Amino acid sequence: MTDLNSLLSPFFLNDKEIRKVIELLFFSYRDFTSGPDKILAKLNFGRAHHRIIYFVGKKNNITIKDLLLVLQITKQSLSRVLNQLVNEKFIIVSTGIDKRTKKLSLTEKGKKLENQLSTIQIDKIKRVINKYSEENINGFKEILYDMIETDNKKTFQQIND
Amino acid sequence: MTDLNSLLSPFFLNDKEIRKVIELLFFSYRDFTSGPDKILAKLNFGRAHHRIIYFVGKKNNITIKDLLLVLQITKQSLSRVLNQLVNEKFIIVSTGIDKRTKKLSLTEKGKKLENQLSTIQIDKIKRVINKYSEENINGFKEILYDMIETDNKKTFQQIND
DNA sequence: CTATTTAGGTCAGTCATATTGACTTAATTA
DNA sequence: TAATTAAGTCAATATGACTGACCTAAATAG
Repeated sequence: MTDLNSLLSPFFLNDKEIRKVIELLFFSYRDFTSGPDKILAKLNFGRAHHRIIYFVGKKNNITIKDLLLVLQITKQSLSRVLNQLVNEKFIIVSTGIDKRTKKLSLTEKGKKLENQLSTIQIDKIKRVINKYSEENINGFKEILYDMIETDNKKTFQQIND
Repeated sequence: MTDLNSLLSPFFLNDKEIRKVIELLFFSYRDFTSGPDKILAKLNFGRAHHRIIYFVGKKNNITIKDLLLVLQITKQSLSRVLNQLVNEKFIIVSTGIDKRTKKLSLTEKGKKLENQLSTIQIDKIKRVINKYSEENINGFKEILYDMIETDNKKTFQQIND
């Protein structure tokens, strides 16, 4: 199988090389989230809090329903974490025109934390990406985008409309 | 800040564009792990089991200590999951030359599962990567590598020596 | 205008993954 | 012989997720 594969595939498409990509994704993603994790831990928050803060920051006045679509967790899971963020005044809730809906947005305190967390990740990406050509950077983004499932590609487009 | 940033940075290094990279990493990594997750769930296993199986498969006869260095979890965390895999005969344990150490390796049953899980991820990467140039693929791998922290870069090199 | 659907919330129980801290045993090395 | 190392274990705790059942209020469809 490996022999056949190496006869048929160019070097960079060998199973052995593809496995390196699996590992690169694992190691890089872990290190990508470790920075914010440390700050969150001091506030007794976790990665779930970060994700909520990130996407509420991204889409001001997002509804619970839409937030759940992005996060792909159950409302019971969201509930506990979101309530903590509301109680501690990082997020403020208001009622939508459709009175069944709620709109979430960051308070000043929330924006400050969002900025603190995002800055770590933004700076890291900038530092790395700086060394590469526009061609390489675009390739990087396109490959990541292609790895997203169809339905979630739509979600990605929606939050970036 | 945003205005200043867009004056100083080329388009692809704008904060707004960098934020897309954050989201691409989040969405792509989630979808990358969801395939194996479904198979693991049927066996009452989780992602932690997958990681152990993957790295034991990668480094035959790896010791507990080295496995902990790769996974970066506590031995108490490893213990529960690894014992399940040993009890259900996916992994076999033997004693090292240094009799304090243990060597872990996959059984035939373990190899079969490893292959099943990895194939999903390998095929996904191949399917995506096929459309890109060798230049783009190498750029993709290099950017991911650069996102790994120094110490973990060493770990990555070690498991690929 | 009633019936249905939708948005959101809540209670209860469970599971997986991880942590810290304290302690033990056996083997190796200084 | 003393110190270090590899591995294991007990206990308590936190976080993030799940399923299932049920409720309320508002909007919409027939």
